[in-house]
Amino acid sequence: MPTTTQQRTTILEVAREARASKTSVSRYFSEERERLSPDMQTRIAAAAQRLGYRPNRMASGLKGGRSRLIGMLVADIRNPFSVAVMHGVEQACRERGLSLMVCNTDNDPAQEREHLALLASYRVEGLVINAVGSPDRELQALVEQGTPLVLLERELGEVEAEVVGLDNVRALDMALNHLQAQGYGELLYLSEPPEQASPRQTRLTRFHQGIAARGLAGEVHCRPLGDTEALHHAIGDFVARPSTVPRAVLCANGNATLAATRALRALGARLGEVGLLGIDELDWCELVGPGITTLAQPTEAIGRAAVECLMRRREGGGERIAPARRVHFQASLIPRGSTRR
Amino acid sequence: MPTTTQQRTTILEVAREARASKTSVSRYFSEERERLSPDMQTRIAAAAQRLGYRPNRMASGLKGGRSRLIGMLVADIRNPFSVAVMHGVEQACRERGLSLMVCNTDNDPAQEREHLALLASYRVEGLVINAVGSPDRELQALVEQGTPLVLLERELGEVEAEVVGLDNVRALDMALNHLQAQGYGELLYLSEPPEQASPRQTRLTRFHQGIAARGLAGEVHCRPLGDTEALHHAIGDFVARPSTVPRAVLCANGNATLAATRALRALGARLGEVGLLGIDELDWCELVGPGITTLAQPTEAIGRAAVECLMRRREGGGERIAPARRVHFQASLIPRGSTRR
DNA sequence: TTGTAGGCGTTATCAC
DNA sequence: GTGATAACGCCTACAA
Repeated sequence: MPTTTQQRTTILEVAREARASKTSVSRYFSEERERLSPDMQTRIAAAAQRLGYRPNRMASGLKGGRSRLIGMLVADIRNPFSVAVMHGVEQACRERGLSLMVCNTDNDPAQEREHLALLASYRVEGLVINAVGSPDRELQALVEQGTPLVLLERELGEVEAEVVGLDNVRALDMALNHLQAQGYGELLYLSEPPEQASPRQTRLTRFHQGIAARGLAGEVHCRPLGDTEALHHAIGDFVARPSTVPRAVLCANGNATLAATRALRALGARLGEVGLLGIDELDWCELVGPGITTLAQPTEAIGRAAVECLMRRREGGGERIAPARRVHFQASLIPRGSTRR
Repeated sequence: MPTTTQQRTTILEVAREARASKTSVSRYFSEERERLSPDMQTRIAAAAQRLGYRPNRMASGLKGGRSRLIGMLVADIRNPFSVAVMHGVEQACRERGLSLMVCNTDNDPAQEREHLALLASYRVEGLVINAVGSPDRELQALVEQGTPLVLLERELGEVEAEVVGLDNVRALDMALNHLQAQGYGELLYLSEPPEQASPRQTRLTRFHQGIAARGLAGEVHCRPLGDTEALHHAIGDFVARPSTVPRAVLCANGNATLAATRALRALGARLGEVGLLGIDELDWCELVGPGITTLAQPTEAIGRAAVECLMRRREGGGERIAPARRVHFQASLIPRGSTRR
């Protein structure tokens, strides 16, 4: 049995079939379709249909033509928040006829650099980046090459790029206001190590400012969540310590909420009695105990906004470099039993 | 200020800088590096380094050279199970120097067809498919074009492709054995509509066979999970009906488990008293009530296996078409309080 | 071991 | 409106 390696049809074959030139066929599949005579259009449409023609994106990406490709760098694909944002990015891309190429860095700066180079080698037309480290050099190279960039949440050094994300300052204020209103007076703030990651920094700083301004007592645990021993220890101490003031744990993101919930469960703490509030809404928050109070981020909107920034950049691009901007979204509080005493 | 649209360096510039030919540079970046003299290698390495050269994947994907691109079609990116498998696929790709392009179809057959054509237009070297509908025609076209295909879980009509997934028959047997051993005698099987989706079919069929063989009473609710009213009604009826035999709900996948947990909570049912067992392990299953018993799938392994199949196909490809095969993985039971009375 | 020449499928330029 | 023709950056016979 012979190999049926049926070659993919090319623009040339369509041209022949439609008694037209390559140019016309190319035009038909580009923005310039209108410039063709109705008759020509029908012929090409029919021929393409018959032959099942599809432009080869690799080829069009080569010659000045656009690759129609957007790249996205995700720090942790298993984080539901990242996926939700990605979903928004994806939809916005689809609506614009763009394809999305997603790379997961698994929180590894080395992989991040590698992926960045990779995406560049595919000549993506824009890049949405949820960074782990600080690949300033690589990003700067991309910017100079003319690739529009959008950073999710964390802003990076000198890089000329838009930043889209949550209004972390107000988010933290909302959280603290709610906890205070519910009568919690001693707080434990739980976060992964902030290092350079700017949103974690912002949230942490605001936590400190916020408790000071409100006269609340507070402490902080900023260790890798993987170190469950340290975590259980910290939470255990916090909960067991004698005090007359109700206590609550404030989690900086979804992962922290998961870790805290596990720890509290292991300790046999009753949610609400020990308060619990997490940033990021998750499927299961309503199902655990009396429900976990969360601060939901408008994930889809964030994703869409990222693509919008990209496109705006591309339009205006070339001539003058627009100033880097910031787009901030507001969180919304979902009160549940974990902050009801 | 002039636009700094610094052109990306090409193979030609590297060649000049290294006093070599394009061919040699090309060889350096391909499998044939060893054929170059040590001196030549050093010169090229240095030049490439200096100029920050990276081969343009678009260009190399054009001429017979490989695109180094693997495509993946995901039915629902927000399903943690899909993401976990994707993570395995991703790792396997990385280890082989392949890039992964992921497309989410949002459970829409139309988008599925669209994305398939898209991936084809990028000349992917292999495709991992988690199908929603039955895009037989599109897939057949890809196969004939020589693209290796791997289907996740569901097998599709006549298409010549490997299938990787869970051993659903044994998984259901494990579930039923466990439920019976724990003393549950009446079961409600909860699934999304099976239609053509073969794993759902398989699981449903085995459920019917299994309860018959074991002398258990059973019924089935196969409606879209979005219809919460119907769902609550069904579960409410099931739970409230007078009977002397303990009852349990068996969920066909993670989404069903989520929906069932919500419904049971709304009904005020106590987990364990009403049994609950779900296929697919999720972050939160250990946290709800006494914990939800699950059947975990080896997701990473499934993803990796998919890529392995792809590669095997590509190696042996061309000459003779290997027979389509099936790779089955075993689930593992994680017993928790939801099936303890 | 190294280089030359042609072609991959498309788009851009410039004629007609 | 339409169509030759030259790039685009790389790979691959074929030569040397």
